[in-house]
Amino acid sequence: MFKLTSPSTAVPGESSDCADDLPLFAQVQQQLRQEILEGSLASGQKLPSESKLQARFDVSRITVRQALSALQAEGLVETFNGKGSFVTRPSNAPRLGMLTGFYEHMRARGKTAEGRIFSVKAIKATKLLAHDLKIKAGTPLTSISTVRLADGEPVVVGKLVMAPDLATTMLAHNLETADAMTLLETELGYRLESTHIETSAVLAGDERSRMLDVDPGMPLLRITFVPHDINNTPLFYAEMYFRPDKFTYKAVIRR
Amino acid sequence: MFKLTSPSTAVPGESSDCADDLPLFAQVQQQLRQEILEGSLASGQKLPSESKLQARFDVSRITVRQALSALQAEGLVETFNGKGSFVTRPSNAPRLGMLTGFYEHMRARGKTAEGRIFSVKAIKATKLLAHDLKIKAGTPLTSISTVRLADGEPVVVGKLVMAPDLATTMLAHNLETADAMTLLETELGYRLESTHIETSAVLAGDERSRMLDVDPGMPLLRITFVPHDINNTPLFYAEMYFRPDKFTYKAVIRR
DNA sequence: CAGTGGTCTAGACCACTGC
DNA sequence: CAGTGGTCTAGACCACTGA
Repeated sequence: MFKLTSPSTAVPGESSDCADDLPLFAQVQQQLRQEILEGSLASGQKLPSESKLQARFDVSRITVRQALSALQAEGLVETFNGKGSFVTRPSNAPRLGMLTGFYEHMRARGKTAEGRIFSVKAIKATKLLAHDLKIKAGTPLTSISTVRLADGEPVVVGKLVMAPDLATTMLAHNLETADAMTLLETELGYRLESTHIETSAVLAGDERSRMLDVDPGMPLLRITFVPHDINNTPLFYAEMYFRPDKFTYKAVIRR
Repeated sequence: MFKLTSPSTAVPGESSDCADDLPLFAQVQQQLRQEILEGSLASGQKLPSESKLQARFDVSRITVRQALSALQAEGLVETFNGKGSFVTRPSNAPRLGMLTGFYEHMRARGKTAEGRIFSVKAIKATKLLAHDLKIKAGTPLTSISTVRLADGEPVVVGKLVMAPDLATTMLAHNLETADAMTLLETELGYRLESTHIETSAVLAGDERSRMLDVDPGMPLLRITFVPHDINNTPLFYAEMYFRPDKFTYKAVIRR
């Protein structure tokens, strides 16, 4: 993986091992990204210095920097002058789009926030769920129904639908005191790339009005979330109904 | 604006004219950005080639490329191999966050879409408006009330509030057949950097139920938009009420 | 102080575009 | 073919960090 100054003796990216046709910096980037996502480079850990990387990949420093800068654009690393480059902690990664989750939202307003799980069911993917989660209809899934309370009052009801093994993992953590998305990022090490959101408005109706302790004729804000990881794989489907008098959803959308 | 190879004879960014303490590439970037936003470089126009820019600013090619790449990250230019760099047409700039507006949404579904303006009023900024638009309370504003129809049925009612001169400009264009945000980008040449969104749910009530031809007890999706330009200046405040049976709002949010 | 990233230069070859 | 951007190199000085 080197290149001579004399005219065309070696083409870029031919050498001992990895001989892709990718540009050099992209190969470096790919290798580092893989190590980060696999976990060989853990969250918060310092990357080797640019000169180390230069030696390791046998490329110029500019090429190393190009790779690092691409990784920075991806949100996988952040660099500090005089200190080094570090693997971003997913939870610290800039939330470009959305407000933080329900719990942070409420706590930021000085309210107590708690969640309760009142049912966990095994279901099979409907056509709609199959489409949103990019799986086959009929695939076994787990559906978790929750209520969330602020200052003791119910504010949100909804359900989370996901693969059974992910459900097991999440239930083993503190799903009652943390957002599903926050949990994914902080505890489980997932890296969210994007979230698909759909909003609408519905009447509370009988069942939800009981759970939220409101009049059946009250309008509720309905939002579905489908977070996708860095490989664009949908992680779960969430369908939430908010009391609009207690919660409004805010977001900043770029460009 | 040059630098010698011999040890420390000139510091970066000292020379005839613009002697900021900014890095060189940032100065080039700033200068080009200003020309784009001012309009001396029009939308879609080809930028000078890298070698021309190199000569013009008397910097190395890498520095020029660094500036261009920063502008690309800002969404102001796009470059094509073998062709050159071009000022992006705002309407072609990638919509990272949001779905396209109401009209495109409806037309993509094969429905006719039209808008009607039924009142234009001069008002003064309330405290809330003043906060959202970053102006002083009491500042004169113009409020435009609209209805939008899909296949002849009313689907959205709402109002747009903005500075009187912007309102005059927008009313001179085809506000009845295009979204305010699309209009800003395509016709007026504004560059949107981000949009603040807030969603909630409300009952239609008497006035809105008449305008939308629905039952007063129907829930409506309420969304407010405040688009900000590249200098983070709020451009207008929009408050829209959607019939949820005719329209759901979708967005993809990054990271 | 040594180590690290931030910026900059001159010069080179390549791939793509369009004449 | 000439022009343009895409990639790469070696070498240099600077500012910041932390022992």
